[in-house]
This record gives sequence, structure tokens and C-alpha cells, in this order.
Amino acid sequence: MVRPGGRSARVQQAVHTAVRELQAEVGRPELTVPMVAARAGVTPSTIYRRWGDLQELLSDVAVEHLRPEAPPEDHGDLLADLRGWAEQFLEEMSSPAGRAYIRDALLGDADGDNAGRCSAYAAEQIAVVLARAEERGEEAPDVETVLDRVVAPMMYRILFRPAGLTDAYADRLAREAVQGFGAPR
Amino acid sequence: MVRPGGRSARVQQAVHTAVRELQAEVGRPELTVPMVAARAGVTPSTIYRRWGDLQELLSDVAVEHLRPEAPPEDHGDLLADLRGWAEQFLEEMSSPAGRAYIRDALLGDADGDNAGRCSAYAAEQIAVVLARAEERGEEAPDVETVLDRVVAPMMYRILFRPAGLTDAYADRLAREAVQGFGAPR
DNA sequence: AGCTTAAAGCAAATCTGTTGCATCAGGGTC
DNA sequence: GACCCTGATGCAACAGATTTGCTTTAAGCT
Repeated sequence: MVRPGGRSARVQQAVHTAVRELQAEVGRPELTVPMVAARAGVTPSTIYRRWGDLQELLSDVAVEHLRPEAPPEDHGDLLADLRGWAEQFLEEMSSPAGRAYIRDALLGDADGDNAGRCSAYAAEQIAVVLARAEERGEEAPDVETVLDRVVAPMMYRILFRPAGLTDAYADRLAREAVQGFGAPR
Repeated sequence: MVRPGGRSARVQQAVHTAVRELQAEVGRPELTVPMVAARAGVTPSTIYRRWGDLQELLSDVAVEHLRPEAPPEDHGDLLADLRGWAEQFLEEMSSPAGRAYIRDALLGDADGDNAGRCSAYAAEQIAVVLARAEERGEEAPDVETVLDRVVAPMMYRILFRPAGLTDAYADRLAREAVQGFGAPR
């Protein structure tokens, strides 16, 4: 059972904080479970029991970093909203830090839970953009289409070919997703 | 320097074989470097020195698994070729084993070399399909477009939402990539 | 207030990962 | 074909990480 206000919650909080601080201070490659435990004021075995190993812990922390902090900006029309969102997404995710978080999130995640959560974050943001478009009376593709046409290509290139990713690329994907959505099949 | 016929090559071979055998026998979560070393008739320090850690070793082995074994089948036209290739790709990659290999290839790979190699394999196969289409006089998109429209969506879903991936999905992506390529922008 | 139980602390034992030094096998040179 | 040079491997000792059984703590419930 999860006891939200209790000691477990405090421990989780302390451990997460310790991971973030130490990542910044000593760098991820130097991180060890005992080091995190010491900083969090906890014994290593607690961490091993709760998280299994360092990778799962890092995965947890990474997912928190990847959670969007604010809804996407409203630029007045679908294309502009989607372009803005895609540009920002690409910029954040393709940075060395962003790529590290994505890798960590995927890595310590045998069941795919954390990966699914990341995708859900993106889907939520896109859903907001599309809902606004609907309200304005614009024709809009559905979330799945935008995932396929915009998010997937960016993520694929971030993971598999991390060179030459520019705003222009994000723009083009957004444009093609919106304009092509009603195009002939 | 790599000495292809020498001891290094034999060691590499023995270690790779040991990894594959042990993955099948005890499962990947139980794998350890000392275990692999013992099976390969090698000391652990050799592995640590050559590969750094288990993840990099697994990454190496995974990339070999992901190398295509034969050129894509020729079905007589672009759409059929692409559909066939996409279906097969999705089937192989979305299986639990396939996903494990992809994850391993991506994750034990600080510099992104192995990930790049995976993408290059896919790009080669697609280039073959597209070159055939050109020879037949068919209009064909370029490789990058197919990566964006077909490979990226499949890979994104394999990694981030590993549920409900069917042949029909691969079909649809292939169809949209081919028919939409000349569509209005 | 007292009881129940999941989670945390503690400590011993085990195994993984690291490192310095000696040895060995290939490849190149004469 | 015998001889050195280079880099990779073996060995062994060590440091540190991970596991595990048992005890203790504290949150939630009656």
C-alpha cells in the first residue's frame, strides 16, 4: 500500500532530490546507489528494495524531468501551435541532457511503464493543441496521427541519428501533419 | 588495431557466442559479466577492458541480431515491396525479443554509434526497395521520407507504446508514405 | 491507546567491477 | 625464418556495490 503522507513518501522525495542534486554535482556516470543513499539520509538497502537498481531509480527521476511544466502556448491557430510545440519539444529533447533523460527513462524500464508515461505526456500536450483547434472550428487531425507524423520522426532521429536536427525539421513535420491530414489517401 | 585473424578475433567471437547462449539459457536479467567470461573461457577483466560493461557488450551483440539477413523481397511494385518490408520489420521488432534487442542496442551505446548502425540497416533495405521502384519507372519518395513516415512511427510505438501493433498498421504507414509522397503540401 | 503491517535500518556475506603487473600471441622487419 | 614491438590477455588482490535475514520503526486502523 502506498502511504502518501507517510515516511515512504518522505524517503521517496529525499531520494529523488538526492539523485537530482548528485547528477548535477558529480555527473551521472559517477553516481552510485550508496552515494545517493548517503545524501538522502537513507540506507542503501532501502533503495535496492524499493527500486531494484540504479537504472530503475534514474528512470523514475528521468520521467519526472520529462513531464511538461506548462500547457503549450496558444498562437491563435493550429499550425502555429503545433509548430511552436514541435520546435520546443525537439529543442529540449535533442539536447544532451534531454537525450540522457530519454535514455534513462527507457533504460530502467523493463515493463515499458515509464516509456508509456513519456508518450502519454506528449499525447496530452498535443490533445490540448488539437482541442483548441476544434474550438476555433479548424479541421484537425487526431492525436495518433500527430504522434505518427510529428513526434515519432523527431524521437526516432533523436535516438538513432542525433545529428542535424533543426527547428526547420520540426516546422516541416508540423506543416505536413496539418496540411496532409486531409490529403488524398 | 584490429587483428582480424588473431586472438582478439577469437575472443570476441567466443564472448559473443557465450552471450547469445546464456541469454537463451538463463535470460538476460540473470546475465553477468563473470558468467559470460566463464562460458567464453576468458577472464572477466578482458571483457571489462574491451567492452567496459555488460550493457555495451549486449549492445554489440544486439546490433548483430538486428542486421538484416537478406535484401527485401521483390513483389513487383513499390507499394507491395514497402508493405512487405514494413510488415516483416514490425513483426520482428515488436516481438519481446526484438524489443529487447533494440533497447540493448540503444542503451549500451554512449556515443550513438550502434544506434546509427541500426538506422543505417533500415535505410539500406529501404534504398533497395526504392531503387527497384525507380528502375521500374515508378515515382518514389526518398529514403528520408520513408524513414519519417514508416520506420519512425513503428519504432516509436515499439519503444514507447508496445501494445496493439499489427500488420494493418504497417500497411497503412506504407500506403500513406507512397501515396502521400506526391500529395499537396 | 493499542494493534497490525509495510517499510526502513542494520550488519554480515557475497559478488561485481577495477587495477597493476606479468605473460603471451601476432604482425612487421630484417 | 628468427627477432623485436605492440597490444591484448591472464592473474591476483582489492575496493566497492549488491543481497539478505533479522530487528526496529512508524503510519493507519479499530
